[in-house]
Amino acid sequence: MNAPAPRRTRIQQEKRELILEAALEVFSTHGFRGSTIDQIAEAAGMSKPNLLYYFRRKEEIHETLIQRLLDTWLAPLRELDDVGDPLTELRSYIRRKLEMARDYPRESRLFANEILQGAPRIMPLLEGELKSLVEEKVAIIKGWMRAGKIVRTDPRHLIFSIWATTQHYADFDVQVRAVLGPDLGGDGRFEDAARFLEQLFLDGLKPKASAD
Amino acid sequence: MNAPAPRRTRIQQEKRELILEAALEVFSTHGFRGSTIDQIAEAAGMSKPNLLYYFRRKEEIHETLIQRLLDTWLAPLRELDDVGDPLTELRSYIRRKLEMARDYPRESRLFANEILQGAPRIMPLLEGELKSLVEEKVAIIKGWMRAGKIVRTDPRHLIFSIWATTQHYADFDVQVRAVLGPDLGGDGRFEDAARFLEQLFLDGLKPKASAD
DNA sequence: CTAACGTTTGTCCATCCGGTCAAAAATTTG
DNA sequence: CAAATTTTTGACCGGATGGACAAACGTTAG
Repeated sequence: MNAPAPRRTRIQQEKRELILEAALEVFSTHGFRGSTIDQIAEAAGMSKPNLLYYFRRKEEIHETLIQRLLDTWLAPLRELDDVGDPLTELRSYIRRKLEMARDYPRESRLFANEILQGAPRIMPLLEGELKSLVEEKVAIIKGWMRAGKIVRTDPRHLIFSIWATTQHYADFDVQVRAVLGPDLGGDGRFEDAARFLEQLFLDGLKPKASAD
Repeated sequence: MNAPAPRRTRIQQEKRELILEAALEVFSTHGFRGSTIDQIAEAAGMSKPNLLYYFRRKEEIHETLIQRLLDTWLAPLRELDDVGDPLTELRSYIRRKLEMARDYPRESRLFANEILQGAPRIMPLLEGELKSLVEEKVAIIKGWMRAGKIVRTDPRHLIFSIWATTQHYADFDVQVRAVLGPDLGGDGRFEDAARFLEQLFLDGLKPKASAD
């Protein structure tokens, strides 16, 4: 499917990496159109023509970035399987997704930017790879429901809600920090979020009629 | 705080409205920098200089749009009060937010774009008006928890999770529809989402030890 | 009708931006 | 070292874009 990776010198490897790192920073905060090659070049500490020596077009950088992103992005969902206890399994999925939001917020925002604008570059992937991956996991979740291990509900919207709540802490980070303020908005906010989400997804808000 | 609204002729009112409508469409899908005045002008059915007669700068359109947005955007949260039953109150808040995602997806995306890019234009508002509104509602929610009406949990993250899950259906609509496919991705998806979210927030995923 | 005022448009400009190119500088190879 | 190859840069180009402006057009009031 893909053309064979062209041979590259050591310098090319390193510089391309440097550029991608810089581009991730820039693209994730300004979007594709909002970012300029000059910005990226400056962030990577090189001149524009020099950057264009390593990537011939602005789009080429973006595409490379998106392609890489998707592999790591879907890894947590791929790992979801039905070997362990369903609730434990879901809990770790939520935790892994939240860790990704904490550790790779730029990737999350890059992805969010892409989707927000109608996913012009990755639509086929959403309808193909992503959809079938989701269907695969939906089957697992349905199994858990049939076995009475988790409540019967809509498995697809369950997945959406996990995506939404976890990615929120990357994509809307500014808002989260603004609302939490300096006291609560520090590094501890991800642990608070993890505790909350675990409780929400496991028990919901309704108080137990009989104490646990 | 604001300058008095300048007097405007009937034509000015109408044309400005037309421009804002067109600009909402364009800005919400391409972001601020990704949108051109020409695009907006064409969508509004007028020439660029004509548009600039009504709004002197591109930013002026965007600011006006954002200002309006915020009023309607926060309305559902403002309405949250402790007159009724807490769970009912939360349920209608979720429902109202989901309806907004369904009926005003462009506003949601405009807001998301702004936050994603670091909220350069509305930071003060987030730290001021939004934060204090949230604090006010946090107090109410804490009251409910003390009264044992809802489970004890983090009220701020509870609010975040409602924002995240509902806005997801506007901001990530393309992805949602791609994953659901043509069968499930039709107009019914919002009702499915409403049902799911209600169940999630009320009962969570853990199956009841004793049947209801 | 006409003066005054509001609206619309064609034209133009300066800047930005993606991308090219040839030549210089650095590095590798023999 | 010297030739070959790779990397870097300054200068440049063409098109897009935000915005200015004056002239034309339309409308309304006297």
